[in-house]
Amino acid sequence: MLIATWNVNSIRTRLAQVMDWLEEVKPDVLCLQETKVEDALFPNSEFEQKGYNVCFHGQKSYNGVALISHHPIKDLRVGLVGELPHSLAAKQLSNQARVLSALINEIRIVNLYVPNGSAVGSEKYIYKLEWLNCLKQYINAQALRDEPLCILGDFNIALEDKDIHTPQALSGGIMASEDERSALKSVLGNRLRDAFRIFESDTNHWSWWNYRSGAWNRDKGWRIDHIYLSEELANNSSSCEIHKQVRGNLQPSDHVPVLVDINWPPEDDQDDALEDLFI
DNA sequence: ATGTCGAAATCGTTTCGA
Repeated sequence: MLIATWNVNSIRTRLAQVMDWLEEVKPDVLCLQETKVEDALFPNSEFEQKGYNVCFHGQKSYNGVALISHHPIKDLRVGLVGELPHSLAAKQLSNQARVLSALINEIRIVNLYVPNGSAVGSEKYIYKLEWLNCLKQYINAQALRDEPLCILGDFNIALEDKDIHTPQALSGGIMASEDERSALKSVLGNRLRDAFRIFESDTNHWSWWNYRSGAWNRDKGWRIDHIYLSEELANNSSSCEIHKQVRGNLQPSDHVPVLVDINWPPEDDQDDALEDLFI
């Protein structure tokens, strides 16, 4: 089962590129962030004509998340509300469209657009840390459901120095501060594994290149788009790839897709199902 | 040179967010 995440920086501007990529890669599930469109204007029919199910949660101009899936999308949950105690849900922060979760092929998929945070110490930075604290409680509540868990999206955090092109200059700044890193580690606990790091431990693998300063031409990137898997999914994953070439498109997003391949349901289960047929 | 994008309002240039 192929599951992908892609911050497209406007689904309407990027639609043709997304359709081309879907046609080429044929993922089972694609999670989008920064769709930047209110729900009434989401181009869902383009996807539906190609046989995909589509769910979206957006707002005008900013943020916005969507699920594109060949499998049925079940038990959709919008925002962090629904897993949080009411007081925290109310605090969960001015109705920004950043979270969409669903049960797809028996996997709980949580699609996230984590706040950017602007600058360390700013109002938006405080918001980011509070939001991550809400997310931690959401994930803790989710974990009690005992579903295989895949949490993915634009985290706007480089967990380690090797996830940044120039750590000596950037470590400690926005997306690489100790507070952000410990907040994300606290969300993950010891239950969730970074799918990319199961297969690759080296630096120089990026998922985002700033539009400014010729970052792409100089390959000055960050790895801030992640896929986290609970144990049974991690144990059955066979690859995790960053589709770097997409950043070379005309009018690209500043982010590229990240894709995990999971043997799911596991072979054992399939064998059991097969045996059942012949009993 | 925080050097570029994308969306929206202030509509054709500026602002905000990233």
